[in-house]
Amino acid sequence: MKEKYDPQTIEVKWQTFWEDTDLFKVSEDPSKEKYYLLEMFPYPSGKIHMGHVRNYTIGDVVARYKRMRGYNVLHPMGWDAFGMPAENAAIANNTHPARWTYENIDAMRVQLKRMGLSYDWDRELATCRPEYYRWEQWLFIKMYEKGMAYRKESFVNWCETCQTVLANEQVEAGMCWRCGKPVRQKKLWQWFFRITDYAEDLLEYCDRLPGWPEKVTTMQKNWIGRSVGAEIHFPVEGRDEKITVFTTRQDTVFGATFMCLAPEHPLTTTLSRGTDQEETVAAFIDRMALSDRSSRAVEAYEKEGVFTGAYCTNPMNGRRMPVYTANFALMEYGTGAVMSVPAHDGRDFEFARKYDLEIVVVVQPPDEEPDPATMTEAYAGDGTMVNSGDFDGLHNREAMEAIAERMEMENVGKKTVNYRLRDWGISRQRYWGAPIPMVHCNDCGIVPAAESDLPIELPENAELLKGGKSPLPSLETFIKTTCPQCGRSARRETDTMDTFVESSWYFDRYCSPRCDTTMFDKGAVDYWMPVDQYIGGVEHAILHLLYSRYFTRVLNDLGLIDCKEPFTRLLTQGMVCKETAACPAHGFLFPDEIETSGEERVCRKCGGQATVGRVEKMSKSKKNVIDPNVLLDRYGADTTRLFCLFAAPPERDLEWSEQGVEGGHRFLNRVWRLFNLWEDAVRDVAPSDGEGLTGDLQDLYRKTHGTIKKVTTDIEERFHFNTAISAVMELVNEMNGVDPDTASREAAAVMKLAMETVVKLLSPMVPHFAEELWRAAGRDGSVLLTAWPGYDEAALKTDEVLIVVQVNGKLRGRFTIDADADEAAVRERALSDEQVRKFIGGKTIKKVIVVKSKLVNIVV
RNA sequence: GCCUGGGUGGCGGAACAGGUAGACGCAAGGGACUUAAAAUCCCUUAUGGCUUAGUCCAUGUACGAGUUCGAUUCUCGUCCCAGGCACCA
Repeated sequence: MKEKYDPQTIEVKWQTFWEDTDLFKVSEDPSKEKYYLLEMFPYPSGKIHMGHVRNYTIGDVVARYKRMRGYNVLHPMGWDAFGMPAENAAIANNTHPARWTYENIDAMRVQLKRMGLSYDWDRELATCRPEYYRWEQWLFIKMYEKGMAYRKESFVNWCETCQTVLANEQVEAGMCWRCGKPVRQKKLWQWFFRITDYAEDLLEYCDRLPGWPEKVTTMQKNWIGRSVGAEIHFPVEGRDEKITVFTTRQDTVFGATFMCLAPEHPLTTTLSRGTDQEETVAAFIDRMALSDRSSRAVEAYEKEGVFTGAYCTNPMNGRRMPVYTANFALMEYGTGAVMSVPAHDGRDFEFARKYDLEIVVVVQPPDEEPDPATMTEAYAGDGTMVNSGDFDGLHNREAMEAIAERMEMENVGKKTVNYRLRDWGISRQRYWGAPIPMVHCNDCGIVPAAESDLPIELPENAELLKGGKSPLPSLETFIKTTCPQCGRSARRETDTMDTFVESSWYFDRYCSPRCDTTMFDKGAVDYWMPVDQYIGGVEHAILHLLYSRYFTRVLNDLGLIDCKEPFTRLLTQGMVCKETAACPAHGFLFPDEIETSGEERVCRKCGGQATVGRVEKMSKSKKNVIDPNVLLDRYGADTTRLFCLFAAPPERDLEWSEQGVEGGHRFLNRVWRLFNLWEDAVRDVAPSDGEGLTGDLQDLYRKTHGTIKKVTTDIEERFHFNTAISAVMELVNEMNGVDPDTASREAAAVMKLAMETVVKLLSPMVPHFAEELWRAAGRDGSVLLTAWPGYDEAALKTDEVLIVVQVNGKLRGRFTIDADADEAAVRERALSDEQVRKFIGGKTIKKVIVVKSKLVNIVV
């Protein structure tokens, strides 16, 4: 082997070797147990960032490890290639989204290959290719036929800047998740997927995903937001109409004194028409539509509303209730109408006080009698029913049932379950997405495109418009078509699909990515699915993961796949963070814009003092980024990988440290030198089997087996690569204590075993390095094709064990003793310890606790 | 406000199932090698104390209680940090 560790040469060498020998190519093999390992595929932005590096390194370690354990490992990679950034970049740079995207993919593929990741590149896919989205369109039609996809006119989040609708999930605190501008409400015809049909099932299975972090399933549960209550119908006075509300507190129905409708509620306008409130209400509705969600979501937002001029009747006690429209009533939740019970709901109370509305107490707290005239806040707790007719005297929890039953009997309401989850709006008024395969015909209405016409290709000749508005509606060659039903001329749908649709089934497609006769080959998908281990960032805890679970159910219902949950185990890795730095004149600074001298940081641009800010997620805007390319050039892929694994356990945030990288690099160099030193001595020696070893060599032999055990369980059970690596470091430190110049043949045999062990244990983490050292240890072929080492439990046993002695729980002494010494002997020895006797003094011994092979605690 | 995590040396982090707190690495200090530097190797490094500088003593895992022979680990309360949801009827 070369004297000096030179990552650049060996990394290229082994990457070429792997590629030339098709080492990572896999196919279905019923004789082997499969393992499907998947990392979330990237958006092809043009460059990989440290988040990708970390994500894919973690995945690669698991993939390589499982392969050495004998599994048939599927480990694919592809591109989440549709989406707005491509359009924005295309407009800015006067290019085409397709060109921009494919160029980025090519650049990023090179980068990923430099990382030495064990992908089966033959399965690579890009979601923007017609061969891919063709099947998505096919599925859309199937869903449409089954009523799982439908069109409705609804209020949507509209971003003026991006000229498009946004899913609720893409609105963050009232702002567009992409551009950060306020989102307003607009009424449009939209395509939806009926995910709410699966709300209960998705929720229920949250508790049947033991391989998922609880944090994620909890977030999904909250997002689905199941609540149990009742639907109650309130007849409108003087009209043949009913206002239906959803409430979780039907026990308080006798205390409902007024009604609140969402401004968008259809009855808000209808009821006010012809009353003297008509204009006031219309003005209020207008104002609410204009006010963006951000101000409506602000904390302590002032509750306001106006009287609609209409009244409704409380079906339980006949009370005449004024109907208001109020800003806090949300059209998207429940029925868009709230029965207001000011005595027992904080919001209703606030509203009632403001507009001087009646307050009636119907649930009495255990030890006070609230007076509606003087009470200062609503009472939301439990108590005894009052002012509630026949139900007076009951506990309110009992009344909940009883009232629901009575309402059902009298046909004025019923028990029901409501979900916060709403149907998934997938329409996007954007160009760079998969076209929705529907046709608008003047005679037949809206009909699906003929299957033989698929894919409905996104026209590549479209001219992008400034501002991001879709060119499709004005592109005659695209919209002009014939109706698949009547054959007359018709128009194509111009909405494209949300990119989350593509990412909801790409993992299925990887099983048979080139299949051109069906969405996926049944045999392949049944062999590989579900994904055994999925790895990605927490930022997708709700959206992507919930949609993927939903899609899997749809595909299951359509008989296309057998599994119901797509991801058996999920690992959400933490973010990659770094300290920020800024200078008063230039704001945030990139790491290479800072000169470091001792504790001082100086801005290179102006020479001014730079201040170091808090550690935050790496982001371009904060400029606290490290370009993976620089690391690959300077240290190579193995060091980069090693640091990502060593600095923190995967689920935790990783703080970037230049010195930490150096440390990793130093470790690899140390191992390299060690192998160099021993290369000749171990060449013709067989690895030791431990027979007849004593002293230091026996210790090293034992340490070797102990390290195998430690690394295996750390990877297998917890993916704690940081502790796995530190265990190998300990072994290497111990190996460094053996002097090759005076070493016996026996010592060489023990060293040979240790060396081979180190190489194997490190091979999933630093694969190029390991391949090279495998040769240095006198072996042929690829270390990746060897079996993961086993350990001998018997070899871990020691003749003597260390016993610590405590007096009253405090450490006072220690001694080593024969491992199989009996309890009496251990106790004897502990009590005779000089230091221990000092602390016992003249006191009487109350109790002695002996923990085998560990400790003695003497209580006085 | 509600729901999840999480608070351990100068720093990243260890401690598997209640049993030696601080593995491993970084940084720092000291030394060796060198004409010198880099690289490398060795030693020290939680805090405080000392009539016995030790196989010493006290304190110490955010804070306060509790369970236990023994708590970083279990229970309750408080504070702080991060993430998610947020007028959800």
